[in-house]
Amino acid sequence: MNEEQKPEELLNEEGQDLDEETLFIVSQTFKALSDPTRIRILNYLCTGEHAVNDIAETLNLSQSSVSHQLRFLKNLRLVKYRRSGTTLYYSENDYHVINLLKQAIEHASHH
Amino acid sequence: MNEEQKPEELLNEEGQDLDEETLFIVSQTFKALSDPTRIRILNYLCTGEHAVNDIAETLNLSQSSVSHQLRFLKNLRLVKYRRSGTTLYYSENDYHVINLLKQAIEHASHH
DNA sequence: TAGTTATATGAACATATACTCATATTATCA
DNA sequence: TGATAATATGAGTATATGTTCATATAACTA
Repeated sequence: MNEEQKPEELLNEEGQDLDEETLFIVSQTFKALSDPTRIRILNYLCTGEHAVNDIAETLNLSQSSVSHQLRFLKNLRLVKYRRSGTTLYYSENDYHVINLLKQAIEHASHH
Repeated sequence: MNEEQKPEELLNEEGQDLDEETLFIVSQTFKALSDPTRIRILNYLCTGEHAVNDIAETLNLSQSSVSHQLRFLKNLRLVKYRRSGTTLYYSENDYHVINLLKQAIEHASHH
C-alpha cells in the first residue's frame, strides 16, 4: 500500500469529479444565490433588463446596496449591463445559473 | 394612485412569485451548497451512506468539522442518518437539492 | 460497572459578509 | 464650464460563518 497520500482530485463512482477549481466555481455560484437580496435582484432581472435605481425602488433597497450586489454578480458574470446615457441597464447573463434559481424557487414555493 | 405600499409578495411576469418564506427557503438551500466542505460531503454522500469518521478521513477533514456540518445539513433535512451501534451512517435526503448540486458540478467542470 | 469507540457539542477565534454613509465617478445638458 | 442625474466605490460596522480545541454524550463490550 502507498503511504497516506492526498490526491488533488477525488473521484467517486456516482458523484462527479471534484477538482479544486470546480469546487471553487460551484461554491461561488451557490454563494451568489445564497443571499436574499441577490436572489430578489436576479429574480427581478428575469423579467428583463432594469436600471439600478429601478431595481432599488422596486425591491425597496438602497442604491448603494444594489450597486454593491450588482458588482458582486457582475464579477461572477451572472449579470451584464448596457449603457444608455448615464443609465446602466442590467440583465441576466448566465442562463444556467438562472435555471438553477428558478428550479429552487419552483421547488421551495410548494412549502 | 395608491400611496407607496410594500406588498409582501412581489409578482413578476416571467419570474416566479417570491414571498418571504420562499425567499428564506431558497437562500438557506443555496447557503448549504455554498461551502466547499459541505459540497464535498454531499458529493461524497452521492456514492452511498457513510459514517462520520469515514467522511472525515476520506475528505481529510476533522471529525468535529464534519459533525458540525452534518448537523447543519440535517437541520435543513438535506441528509438523514441510520444508527448501527455507535456508528451513524449518513446519507442524502433531498433528491432535488442533490440534483441542483450535480447540475452545478456538471456545468462548472467544463471550465 | 469501567473502558472503549463513535459522534455531538459549546466556547473561542479569525475571517467573511452585507449593509449604511459619505463621497467619487461618469455622462448629459444648459 | 457648471450643474444635474445615475451609478460606483471605500471605509466603517455589526453580524454571520467555519474551524479548532476540549469535553460531553451515547452505545457497545469485557
